Amino acid sequence: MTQLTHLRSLQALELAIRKGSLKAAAAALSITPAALGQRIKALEDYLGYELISRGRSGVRPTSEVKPALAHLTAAFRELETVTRLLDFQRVDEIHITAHTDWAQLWLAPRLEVYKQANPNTLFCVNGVGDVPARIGDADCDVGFGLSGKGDEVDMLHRDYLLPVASTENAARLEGLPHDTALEGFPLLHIDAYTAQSGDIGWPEWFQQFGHRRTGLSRGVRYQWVLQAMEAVRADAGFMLCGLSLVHAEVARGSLLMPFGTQEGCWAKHPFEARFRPVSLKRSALAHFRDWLLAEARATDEALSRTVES
Amino acid sequence: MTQLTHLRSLQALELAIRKGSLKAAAAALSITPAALGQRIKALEDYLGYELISRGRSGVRPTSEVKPALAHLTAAFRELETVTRLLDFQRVDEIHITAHTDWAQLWLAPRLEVYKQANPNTLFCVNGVGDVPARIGDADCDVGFGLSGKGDEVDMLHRDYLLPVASTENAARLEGLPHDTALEGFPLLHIDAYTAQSGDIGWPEWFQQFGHRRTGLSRGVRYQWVLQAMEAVRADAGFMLCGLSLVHAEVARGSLLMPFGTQEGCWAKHPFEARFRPVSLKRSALAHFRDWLLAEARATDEALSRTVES
DNA sequence: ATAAGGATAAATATATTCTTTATCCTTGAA
DNA sequence: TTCAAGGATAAAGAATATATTTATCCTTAT
Repeated sequence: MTQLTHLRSLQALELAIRKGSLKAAAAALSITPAALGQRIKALEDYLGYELISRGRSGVRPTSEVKPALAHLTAAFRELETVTRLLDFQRVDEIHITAHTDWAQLWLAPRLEVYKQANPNTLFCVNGVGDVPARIGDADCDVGFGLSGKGDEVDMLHRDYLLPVASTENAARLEGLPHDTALEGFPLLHIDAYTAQSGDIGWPEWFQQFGHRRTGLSRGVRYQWVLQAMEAVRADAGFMLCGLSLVHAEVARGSLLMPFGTQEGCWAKHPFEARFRPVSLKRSALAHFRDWLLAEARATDEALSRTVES
Repeated sequence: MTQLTHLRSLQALELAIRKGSLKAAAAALSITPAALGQRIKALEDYLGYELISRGRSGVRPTSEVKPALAHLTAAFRELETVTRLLDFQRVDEIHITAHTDWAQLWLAPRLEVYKQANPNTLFCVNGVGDVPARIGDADCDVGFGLSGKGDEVDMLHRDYLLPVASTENAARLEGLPHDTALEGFPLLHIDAYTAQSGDIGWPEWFQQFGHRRTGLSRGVRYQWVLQAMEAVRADAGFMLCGLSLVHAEVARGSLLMPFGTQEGCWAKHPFEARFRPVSLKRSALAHFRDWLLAEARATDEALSRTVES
């Protein structure tokens, strides 16, 4: 009835011998060399003899372990097969389906930071990313009005809709009469955005803030904010969109809010996230969710501050 | 670069499936069923799906684990081979060489209690016990005057030498003149005892306490106290020996101290234990040493109380 | 000489892992 | 149906184990 203990020590031992150095073995386990050394040492203390001889450049097995080495590596090869079959990798993957504009303009830049801090986590957002899409439901859906569909929904942030323009075009408004200022400038329309969110488009904006011009619904139509934004940058015209999506550009000064924050309005619905409960059991997911909610809260506060000022 | 984590969970899983119940698997690992359940649950939460279906009488693998099962059992079979080759069993063995009388009369009864509390620990005392003797040094030596031989020596307890007799023989001394009381009674000599400890024998005792009789060095000679003690019990005569070795008998009243504790003297040397430093790294050894020293201290105190009263 | 790479020690902080206790559920017997 | 037995689980606190950090030592290249 010999007890099979010190499994992690055996794993450390096998890796250290295979890699030839504690440092390399530690890296493979994403821990520090000191920790790995302690693991091996724990087993050595337990057994009362040395398992590896620490040398000039790395480590080598002592004569006592050599007879066991083949079995040791075989065991861990088998276990690696097990992890493949049990789909351990899946654990570090996060699959997201999200509102395209939000994903491209709000999530993407923040996700880069997150991935830097969590290099083991692999993402697949709307089918593209570090790993190929998987069949079945995503771990997380982001969009508008998900509440109806079921259970737990997390509120992210509410957007603020207002016109934005390039510095060039904004400057051209100088000195023009306020209510007809936009006469003659092209309006860029984003179909999907308002259709999905139920929010205002140019016609509603003109009506709400007492502006006038002809051909309110004329102008180029874009499917996604990102495309419209590039057009705006190229001085193609004025765009009406959520501030959170262009916040970075505005803060950087590469896009302007020609009518200030006065002439805009809060979005009808906030962005919402729905996480699959079963996915949330995975710590990587729970961790991501905590981060996402915190980022959204920060955005909410940043927007409020901007709009109030 | 899939991480091989949750090794203990995998071990628990394999055992649970092989044994068919959490309880049995837990017993095999000497932990509670609750703990084993937690191990498996941790992996289930990590992966996000169930690994075993808990049923009426025990557990069975879910369809997800079945493909991995063969590899899982193979892995742990290999690891068990490794433990055999690395001699994990040795860890729970304690090899002792000790002064025979002390081992038989002081250690043996106490060891029974220790083994009850630590059933995993196997002993080999002076070559006999739960496991066969091993080549090489013992983990622990007990005897007199080990200090000279080297490094760390633990003092156990100092003995108190005095005459003991059966109730029968003690009673026969009633009314006899004190200094010649033993005239005519057989004296039992224990050769090895005094030779090893350098302590007093009958001749020295007679001289020291002013007793007289003829044929001081005559009488039966025994190699070990245990043998002499049986003779004493059979009313064969008077024995001079360490109180710690017969303390239980005296306390129980089956042996008496016919001259009280006045006419005796402390042993020249205390019993000492020397543990191999390398062995002490093994927790079972360290635990045993703590216990041994505590027991010896208790004996020391018990002897002092008895002698003082 | 003097870095550079690697291993280790000590101390602290953090996590995991276990036990305990009580409850729930299923099964088989009265 | 009711009850008791066997097994699994939940919750909480206690006990361990495990990791990071920082500084130091040692060997080998430059």
